[in-house]
Order: sequence, then C-alpha cells, then structure tokens
Amino acid sequence: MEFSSVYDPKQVEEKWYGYWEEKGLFRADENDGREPYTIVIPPPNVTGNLHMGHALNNTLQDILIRWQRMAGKSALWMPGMDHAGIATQNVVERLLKEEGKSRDDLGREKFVQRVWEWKELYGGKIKDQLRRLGCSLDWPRERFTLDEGLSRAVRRVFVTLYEEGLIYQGNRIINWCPRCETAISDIETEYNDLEGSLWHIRYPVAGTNEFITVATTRPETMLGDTAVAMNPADGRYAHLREKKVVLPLMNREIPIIEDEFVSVEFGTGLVKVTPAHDPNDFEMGLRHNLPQINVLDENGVINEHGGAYRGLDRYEAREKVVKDLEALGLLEKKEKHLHSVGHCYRCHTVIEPYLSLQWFVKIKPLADEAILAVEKGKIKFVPKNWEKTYYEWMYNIRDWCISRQLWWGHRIPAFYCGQCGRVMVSMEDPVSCDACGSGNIRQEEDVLDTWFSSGLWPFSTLGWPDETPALKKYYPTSVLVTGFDIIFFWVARMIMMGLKFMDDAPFREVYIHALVRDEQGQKMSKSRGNVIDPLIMMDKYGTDAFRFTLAIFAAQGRDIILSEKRIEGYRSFCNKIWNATRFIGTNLGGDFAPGGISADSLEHFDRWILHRLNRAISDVTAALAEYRFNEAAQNIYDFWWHEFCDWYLELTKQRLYGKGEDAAVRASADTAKRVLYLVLKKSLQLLHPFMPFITEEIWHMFSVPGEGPIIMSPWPEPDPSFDFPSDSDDAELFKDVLYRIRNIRGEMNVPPDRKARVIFKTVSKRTAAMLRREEAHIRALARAGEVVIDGAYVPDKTDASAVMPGLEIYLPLKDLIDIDKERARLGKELDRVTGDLERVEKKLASPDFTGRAPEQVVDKERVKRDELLALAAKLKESIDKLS
RNA sequence: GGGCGAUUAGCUCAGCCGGUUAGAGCGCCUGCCUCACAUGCAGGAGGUCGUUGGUUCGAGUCCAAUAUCGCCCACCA
Repeated sequence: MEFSSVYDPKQVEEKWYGYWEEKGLFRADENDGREPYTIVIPPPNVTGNLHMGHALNNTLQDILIRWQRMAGKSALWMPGMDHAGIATQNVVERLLKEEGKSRDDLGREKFVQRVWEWKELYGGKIKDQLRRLGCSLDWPRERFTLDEGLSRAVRRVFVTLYEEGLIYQGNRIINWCPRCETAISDIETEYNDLEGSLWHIRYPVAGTNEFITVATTRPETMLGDTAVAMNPADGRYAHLREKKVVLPLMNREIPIIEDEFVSVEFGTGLVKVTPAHDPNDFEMGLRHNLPQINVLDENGVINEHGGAYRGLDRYEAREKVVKDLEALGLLEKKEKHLHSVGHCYRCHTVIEPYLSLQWFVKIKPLADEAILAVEKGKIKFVPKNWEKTYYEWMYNIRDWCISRQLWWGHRIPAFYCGQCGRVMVSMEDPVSCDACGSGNIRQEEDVLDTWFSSGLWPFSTLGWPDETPALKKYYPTSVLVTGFDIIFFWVARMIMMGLKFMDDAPFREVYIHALVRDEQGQKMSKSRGNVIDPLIMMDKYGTDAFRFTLAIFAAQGRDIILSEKRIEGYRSFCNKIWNATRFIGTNLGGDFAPGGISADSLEHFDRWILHRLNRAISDVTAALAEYRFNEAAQNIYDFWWHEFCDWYLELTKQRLYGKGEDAAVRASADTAKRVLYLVLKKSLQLLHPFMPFITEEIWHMFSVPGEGPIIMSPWPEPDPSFDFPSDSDDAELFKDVLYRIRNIRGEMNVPPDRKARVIFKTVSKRTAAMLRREEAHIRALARAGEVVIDGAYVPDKTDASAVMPGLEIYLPLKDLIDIDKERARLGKELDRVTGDLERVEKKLASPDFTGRAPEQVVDKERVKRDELLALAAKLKESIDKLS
C-alpha cells in the first residue's frame, strides 16, 4: 500500500477483518488443552442496529478477548442474537400494516413464518456492524434464542420448573399493554411522572340522602367498582359501617368495606375498589371476597361489563364518564394531580393494570440462591457498588410474569385437555390427555417472555441440556460485560438460572460499564434525536480511533459523555503511530535483520526506553486485569506518544543519520534499529486489543517469516533484563535540562535557526558526565551551538539562566536578551520556589510532623528543603545580577 | 420515601493504597511547513479540587453534614 503521511483507515480496515475471519483466528477450540476464557455476548435484538451502547459494550469485550487470546488462553467470545419478542413482532406487524394487513389476517402460523422470513432477510444487520467494529466473535458458533437447540433448553427449563412447582398459572393483576396486546412484567413497565387529574366523585349512600366522595385518577374504572373502602379506625365514617352505596352510572349497589390499606390522610379517606383494574384493589378484593369485574378488553376498549360505555376506548370512556357524572351533579371537583404512570417499555403506551390468567415463576427460591452466590463472592460485580443495587432488587423481587400474548417467541409447552381441562406440561407434545385419554388437546397460545430464554444464554449457547465438550470447557464464563440497565432484566435472571440448572454461577465477574450520553449529558435515544451514530463515527475517523476513544472514556462508575472532538483527537493518535512507523520503516532499511539485543551495546536512552517499555507493559496489563480500560488506554497513549515518539525516536536520529563509515557509529545505529524494532513491535501488541486494524497492518509490514499475525502473537511480558532504573533517572534529568533550555529559548523568542551556546555549571561529576555524554543530543534537541561544562563559570549579565538542583544552565544571549522579561521569568520561578520552601519549612518546623511521620517522608522533605534553599539563593543571585 | 453516583483548568474528563510542583485531550496565546507526522513540533497562560466541619503529622483522596445536578427503585385512591 501507499506509505502516505496520512493514515487512511478505510483501506486498512477493509482487508483485515476478512483475513482474520477467513483464517479462523476468532475460533476457540474446546480441545486445545488451554485454560478457557469465555465471554458470551449480550445478544443484540435481531431487529437491532448498532448504537453507542453496543459499540462501547462490544469494544470492551473485544479488548478483553483479544488480550486474553494473546495471553494464551482458549478465548471464546460467543456470538448470537435475541429474538426480542415484542420488538420483532412489532416490526413485522408494521410492515404488514403497510400492506393493509394485520397479523390476524395471516393467522398465527403464517405470521410466524413471515417473521422468520423477515429475520433471514433483514434481521441481524447488526452482525455486519459488529464486524465493522472489529469484534473477534467465534461466528460459526453463533446462536439465536429461537433456534432449535435453545428452544430445547427453554422447554427443559420450563418443564423442570413446572414440575418443581416453581412455575404456576394464576389469575392476577398484571401490566397490560393495550397496544401490544400482551402482558408485560413489572420491570418492563417504565414509570414516568405525568400531570394528570384527580376526580372527586360522589357516590350516594343507599337508602339515605347522604353522599360520600371518592377520588380517582382513572374514573372509567368505576364501571368495575365492587366496593368502597374505608379505614376501620376512621371515626368520620363510623356511621357508614355495613352500609352500601349505589354506584353511579351503573346503578349497582356495592358494599362499604373496612380495610387497613386505606389511608385516613389521603383524599377523603374513602377509596373506590376496582379489583380487576388495580393491584391494591385486587388484594383488597381477595381479602373481602369481592367480585372482580373486568370492564376492558385487550385493546383497552370498554367491554360488555361497562354498560352504556361498551365499545368506547378507555380515554373516550373516561371523558364520557366524567361528563355524565357532571350532568348528574356527582362530580365534586377535578384537581390537577402529578402521579407516575406506567408505560410499556417497548411502545411507550400507557399500561393498564389488568386481571388475567398468566404464567408466573415463583422467584423467591431462585432469588435466595442468587443472593447467596454474590454474598459468598462466587460472583463479583465490578464496580462493586452495583452489588447493592442487585441485592436491593433481589430482596424485594416479586413473582415473574413470563407469559406473553404474542406469537413470536417460545410457545409455552403447556397443553390443555378439551375434555377434562387437565393441564399437561412435558418435554414431548402429548397426543392424548394423560388423565382422561381424550385426544382433544390444544397447546397454550401464549409465548414466553424474551428474557426467559436470554436468562439461559450462558449455558444454552454452549449446548445445554446436552453435556457438550464446549459446555464443559467454557462454562462458567469468565466475565459478563454489560450496562447497568439490564442488571434486573438479564444479569439477575442468568444468575438464578445458571445456579439452578448448572449448579454454578454463569460468570465469575460482572463488569458493569457506563451509559453513553450526549454532550449535554442526556441519555442518547432516538426520540430525543440526540444519537451519535457509531457507524458514522467509524466512517469519519476510523474504527480504531473510535474504539480507542470509547476505551479511554470507560472509567469505572461514570457515564460517558461522548464528544466527537475526542474521537478526532485519537484519529491523530493513529496518524502519529502511522508516521512513527514510517520513520522506523525508512530507517531500518531493506537489509535490516531483527535479532537479539546485546546488553553491552545498549546506550543510555536505549536502556531508558526499554525500561519504560517494561513499565508500560506491566501497567497496561495490570489495568486490564482490573477492568480499568481508561488507564490501560491512557498508558499506551502516553508511552507511544510522549515517550517513544517524543523522545526516543528523536534521540535515535543522531545515531541513524550519523555519517561516516566509523564502526562505532554503525554499531550504534544498528543497536538503535534493533531497539526501535523491538519497542515498535511490543507496543503494537499492547495496542492491538484497542486498535486491532492499524496494529495488524503495521505488524505485517515488519513481520519476519513464520511469525503470524499480531492477533495470534503472544501478549508482551516485562523483560527483567530491561530493568534499568538508574538510566531512567538520568534520562529524566536530561529531559528536564532540555525543558529548561527550550523554555528560555521560547520565552526569549530566540529564533529557531539561531544556535545558542549553552553553559552548564555543576560540581556533580555524575551530572557532568551525563551532560558530556549526551552533548550531541543536547545540541540537536535544544538547537544548541557550543556546549560547555564549566564548574567555575561566571555568568554575564546578558546570560539567560535556569537553576536546577546541583546544576545551573546559562545561555549567553547578548543582543537577544530582554532584561525585563528575564527578570520576570526568574521572579516567577523564585516565587514558586519560595512558596514551596515556605510549605516545606512549616512542615519541618512542626514537631508533630517530624515526630510522627515516617522517617522516609521526613527525610524527603529535608532534602527538598535543602534543594529549594539552594535554588532560591541561585535565583536571587541571578536576579540581582540583572539589575 | 429508599438507594446510588457526580461536583477537579474555558469545555470533556483522569487522579488506585492519603505523602514531590494536582494531570490529559480539546480550546486559547507565542514561535515554527526542522529531512516520520501541520491529524505535526517547541514553548506558554489557565485550577484556593461545590460548601462547611471532622479524622490525621499530612486530605482533591478518608468520615460527617450541606448544596446543586443526574440516575435507579418503591408509593401515589
């Protein structure tokens, strides 16, 4: 490819994903004898499109998987998709609507077939988007929650739980979405505060002229009232005991009952009771044996129990009820009322509490085990504080409504005998009733909640209920990476199901990552119109830059407010890497043969960069091991840019460009090349999990025969023979010296092409030796002319100066010196030094400090004081000289 | 009502176990198209770490209270 000075991600990204996938490099082998490392992907909805949440979630998983794969594990990242019952059914129903049809026109079988067709043709677009993101998923293992194997797992779980009495059928108040025409679970109901109204309605007391007043936010439900309730301790209404009221509009007598549930303080202290349309009323109804009158049909339209209101939509009915009451003089008042109203999490329709026959999981016994598993540390949440959220929910968990009145999903394997009404639940479809022998059998129409099948994901995808080698090897999985928004929906259910059916937690750790928000800190959502499309970002800046941005933003316990500027910044980082590579590539030359590095040949900065490389390797590895993605990414960034490029590359130029046939010059250049090559390759490897594409591209430019791709290369380890702490100290001193000289040049506006003479004044032999040794580097990097080391130098008034512990630097500037500026510069430095000095002296003057602080700390302060004292004296001297 | 989190430079954020001069990117100012890179290089300005107390020899870091913002859960006739 063209080795242009601007990195072009498009060309590079296109070729490598195909290469990896075709060569099977994402494959995990259950027979490889290696230690397993498993992640199951949170299965995206088959209808899904890659959004920021997916991008973050899957980038982090891919980082972990690529890292562990390089670290020699048998790394499996299990791909798959979720059938997403309601969401998918909605999509296909919308399409049908465009054709002027409804699902009922097609009938169940045809409709389901139609959804499958849609799924094959248009579903799973997200898979290509995950490829685009570089996700190294083991694609041939891909599963779908509705595929045959997973359906078998679902059935096995349902049957077992039913047989153990943990699944039951019951007539209960559930959350009903009149638009989706199905029950949804408690956690699928989202509550939003809405400004509604509180209507106060007068009910005549039977056989008297008295009226009582009840208040309601849903007047239409009065059609199904079967009582009015008061608190038994409420003296105001003692005279109403045993009385009845006449339910207006319906002209039905209903009793006044006494129940502790009714609050004396709220409203009038009297409550209308509608057992079929309110969970609290339902409970009261049970306690008092009240009839349950359901006045709504599944579309939210008043049914035959609603008298004259039959056929009206719930909101039309509400209006008409209120109007009619008003006409009768029974509407006392209408108040504004803020209350939270449940909405369907899929279509945002207001849900109705609705009495119906549904299937439930008796959850307590499963939850108890799941709580224990976390308490005992069998599962760890990272960050840990999510454990609290988890416990909170698990302690207060209520039975899980798992039946959905949909067609797209796992049909509940319950069969009813048309003859005797027996309910049969079994692995095989029964052909006749096992009680009465009748062949008149029909299967339950309802399907299961989507989350019922996703709850089995960590083991169903590995072949369960069969004891496959994959299941044995890769379960339990290593870590689950997900957002906090599905801890209840998914994480908790997987834990319960895993413990129940696999006898072991489904994962050892749960890493909960942030939510991605927009620049205003708002949650990104289509309805807000504030989504940043990851695909557009990848187009614009490249996948590697995009992934790196997500990783470096992924600090624990904090949401991500994504800014495009940052992505742009990391595109520059890609470019930096690219150009560093160009530099190295052109300088190694065609005849370069990588080989071992002999310790004696190393020069000072070689030892320094190798030492820093060791440090980077251990820091990045440690950060990844603790899911501190941001630190890992930051470490790589700093090492690459600010150590390798800013310093080492610059420092090798003198050696690489060195002229002459001198053997020493050639040897030095040769060593530099070997070090460049080694550091380049190791730091590419460190970067690979974050930026898979550019690293693979460059790796191949520099690979030696038989080496293989970077994705399969071994994760770097620190090399103890590269630990050179004292060289590292010298290098820091050297860098500091350069900062000082450059600072003077910059502040004094010394023209870039003017080479300044630099005089170092020091009595330290070590420092002098270092400076002498690095003279050429100082000349090059500080644009210095002559470099003088003179312990007895007497500065001139036109010298600009800088002082460091044990070292003074002078730049004779003659005509260029601006005395006022120089005085100000030194004055500022003196202020800083004296400020520090005051703090240190105050500390040292305190007997508490010297007496109680560790000796090391005190000594450090003493050394610091001496240094600061010396610096202050020198600075004063320099300033005095200027006046 | 219960719980969680945030508050650090103009903006977006790091800062693990309390101990040199609190860091980065972007933005801003100055000077540079220096033979890897102007998606760049060199230099610079900018912060009493929300507030108040406490613990400690020492607090951005630990504790308590408080303010503001955000989120989750529960209740809501």
